[in-house]
Amino acid sequence: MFIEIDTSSNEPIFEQIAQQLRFAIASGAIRPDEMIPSVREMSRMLAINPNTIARAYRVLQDEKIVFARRGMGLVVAPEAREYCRRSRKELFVEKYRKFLDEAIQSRLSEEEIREIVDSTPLRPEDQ
Amino acid sequence: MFIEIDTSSNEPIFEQIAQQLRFAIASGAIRPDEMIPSVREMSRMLAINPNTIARAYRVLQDEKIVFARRGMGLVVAPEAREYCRRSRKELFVEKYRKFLDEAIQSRLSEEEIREIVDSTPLRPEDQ
Amino acid sequence: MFIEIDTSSNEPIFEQIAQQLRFAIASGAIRPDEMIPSVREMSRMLAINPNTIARAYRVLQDEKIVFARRGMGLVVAPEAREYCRRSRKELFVEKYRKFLDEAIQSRLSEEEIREIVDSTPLRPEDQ
Amino acid sequence: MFIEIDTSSNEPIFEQIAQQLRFAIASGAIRPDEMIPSVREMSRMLAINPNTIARAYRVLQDEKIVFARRGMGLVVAPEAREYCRRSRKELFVEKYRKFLDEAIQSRLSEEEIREIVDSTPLRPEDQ
DNA sequence: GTGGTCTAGACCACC
DNA sequence: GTGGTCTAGACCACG
Repeated sequence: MFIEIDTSSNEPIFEQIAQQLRFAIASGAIRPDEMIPSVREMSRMLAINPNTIARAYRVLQDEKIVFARRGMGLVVAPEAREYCRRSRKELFVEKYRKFLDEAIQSRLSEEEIREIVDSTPLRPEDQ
Repeated sequence: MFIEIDTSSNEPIFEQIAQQLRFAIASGAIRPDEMIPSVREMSRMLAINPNTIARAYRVLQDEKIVFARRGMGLVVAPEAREYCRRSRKELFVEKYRKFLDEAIQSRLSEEEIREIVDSTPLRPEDQ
Repeated sequence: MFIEIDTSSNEPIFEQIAQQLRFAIASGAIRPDEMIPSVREMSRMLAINPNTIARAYRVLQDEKIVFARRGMGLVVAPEAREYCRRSRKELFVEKYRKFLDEAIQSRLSEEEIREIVDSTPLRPEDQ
Repeated sequence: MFIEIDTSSNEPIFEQIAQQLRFAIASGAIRPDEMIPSVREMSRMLAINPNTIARAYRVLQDEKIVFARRGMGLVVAPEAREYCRRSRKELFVEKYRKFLDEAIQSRLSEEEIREIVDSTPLRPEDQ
């Protein structure tokens, strides 16, 4: 599976799992109507307690990204891809907005902020 | 005082206080050799538990941004302004780097990321 | 067949099937001495696991609504229609009683409850 | 406390707790800006595992009925009362609608349904 | 003291 | 096999 957990991150494990599944759906790696790995399977794959997996899945169910088919497992909702794409976009717009707001609130000048943004390459290894 | 606390933010209160003091020093609003308000005073002003203020001050002391002058209270260190300016810059470089890394890890394309950055104005109200 | 299953409802599938058969008998759509579809047939028609169909049928057998006739399959019992009519009535009396009890327990006033009941038309599209 | 748990109900305990708190807020028994009992306190009062209480509280936080003040506890949101009143009303409108739909779908005649509704007193002990 | 996360293990109904 | 709930107990950061 394409999910990687950083157990020492501040980000809760259940949230990392939910987020990566959202991204996987947004990018088409998991498609609508497909099932996601069962709680127990995912638990084995990631070596994470099943309760934690279940909690991640509950979050996705609450967002209606995924729904339960009784006794069968969890299925990606038909509209989930569009929803995940949109919310991913919004998430990063919001993150960038927050970054700017904090920079302004820290009394960095506009020039200094522009310089930071302009001099940082998209990919870290680039110069 | 120019400090504003959001008691229901995820950012710890002591960290909000320390950060805003660092920024105030970086921008020159508080200058080297000036005193910062006493724990009690700050506690009253912000309506925040004195322990929390004390913890914020401890953090700043550990960073040698402020130091105790006997019988006087806490004073901003001579080199603090430069230090705060530099670390503020580094902080935001790092924040921006993290933003980009997360966007890439979410499988957003480079074009999409560029679009977000380019279409967001520095100041929220501008378009 | 006139049975419709919602595989992602909270109502167990076997219970949905049993209930709809009871109602079909109560209303005369299936009459005493008639056979109900075999497990396999029903399983194919509804695209539901045969075990689940079998369980629904077991429930109906336990209630003596239907009984096995050797080599023939399951047959609706002679007294089943009356029984289903009566229990259907009781079921809905009980459901309505439960609705009222919950509304009272939620501290809705009697006026508010009356208003809900009075302003809701029997058929959804009516106003 | 005015909360009562039926541990043998099908309704999950955490949902019973969340629901009764919503109702308590809707009816004004708990007011905006007040704190709700701490997880540990509620756990002691109801003799329910703290995790279960925490889950109930998490549900309410997700609905923004209640929010955390760091290190302090959970506070009822300012708009919560109106929100709870409205959603309580909607909940019971919907429950009644569902009752009617099921009754119709069971092929009860309109007369039979009306009779059930008309002959059932609001309070059980009344005749 | 507060809430939050995580693990471990039990038990349930359903398919 | 599936998900869901609950208990118990540990650990953490925050105030």
